[in-house]
Amino acid sequence: MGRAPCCDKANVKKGPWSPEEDFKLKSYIDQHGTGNNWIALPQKIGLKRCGKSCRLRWLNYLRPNIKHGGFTEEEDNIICSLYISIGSRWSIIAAQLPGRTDNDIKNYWNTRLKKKLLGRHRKSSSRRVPIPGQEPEGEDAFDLQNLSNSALERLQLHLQLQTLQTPFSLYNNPALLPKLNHKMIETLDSLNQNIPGLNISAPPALGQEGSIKIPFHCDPKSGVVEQNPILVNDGFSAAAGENLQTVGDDEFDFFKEMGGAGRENLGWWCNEFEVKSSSWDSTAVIHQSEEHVYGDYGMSF
DNA sequence: AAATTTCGCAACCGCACAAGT
DNA sequence: AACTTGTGCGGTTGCGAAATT
Repeated sequence: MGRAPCCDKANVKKGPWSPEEDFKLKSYIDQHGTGNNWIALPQKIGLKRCGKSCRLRWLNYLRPNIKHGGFTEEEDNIICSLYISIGSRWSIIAAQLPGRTDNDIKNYWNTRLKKKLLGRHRKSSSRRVPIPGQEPEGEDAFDLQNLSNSALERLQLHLQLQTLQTPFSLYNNPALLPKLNHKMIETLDSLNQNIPGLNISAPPALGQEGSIKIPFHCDPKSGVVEQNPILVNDGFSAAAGENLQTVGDDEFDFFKEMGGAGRENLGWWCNEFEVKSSSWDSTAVIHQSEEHVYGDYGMSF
């Protein structure tokens, strides 16, 4: 037996909010506040809505200073950086973007930014409903099952961004590699060896001059985001050892997640990972930064 | 011009967690 | 300690609009 529903589903209105409902909710909260009880609030106002629905409506649309659409390049960069660093923790990401809601950022990421970043061109709708007895096979099957695999997606993005940003590769110079790249390369080698037909290129340099500089550091556990205090004027001197912080395996949940990746998950990755087709016009903005900073997965160097 | 497909966004659902009892 | 209840979050869905055939 599951928990009781939060409201009487039969007597609750669903779907889009009318201007009258918006007005009722907004004027009540403006006058009385939420009262710290969303469940009771709709009854007080006389709205036939679930309390959760009221909360969502208020947080995403009615509260003051909400921005919709018109994401800037800077916001794109922040979202991308944080997504790669901490994954789909939209509330944390939204907290760094005043006026933006987690729902808005989530939608923006899923519908536009991800495609912009990965340069992925879908052959068909991800929302196509499989006809019984005609389930998709091969590439389509991987695709449908694994679009939401956050860990793989983040690794893909990471590789993609690195590829965009540097003409060199640290793969041939392990002495310069931070721990992240060792693990990444080990994983790639292992995957290439164990999966017939798979041949994923090693990632290019992290921290090299010209490589992407993510200006934020996020503690994977606490979600605290702050500007990285360690400035890197050129990637070589920093990567050579000084200021290199390592993270324990238990802190590094990204590859822990990767450890659970199965054959089918990799299908999405290797089939759609096309370095040559990559395009992200936000890169120029990153290049413009004079403060070359790199922070990723709670690691700074 | 009509039909079909794809896209974008608002909203819902269910789970996890925290606080209260 | 166990249970209940409210809140917050991320994933997913439904549907209208736009684009394509």
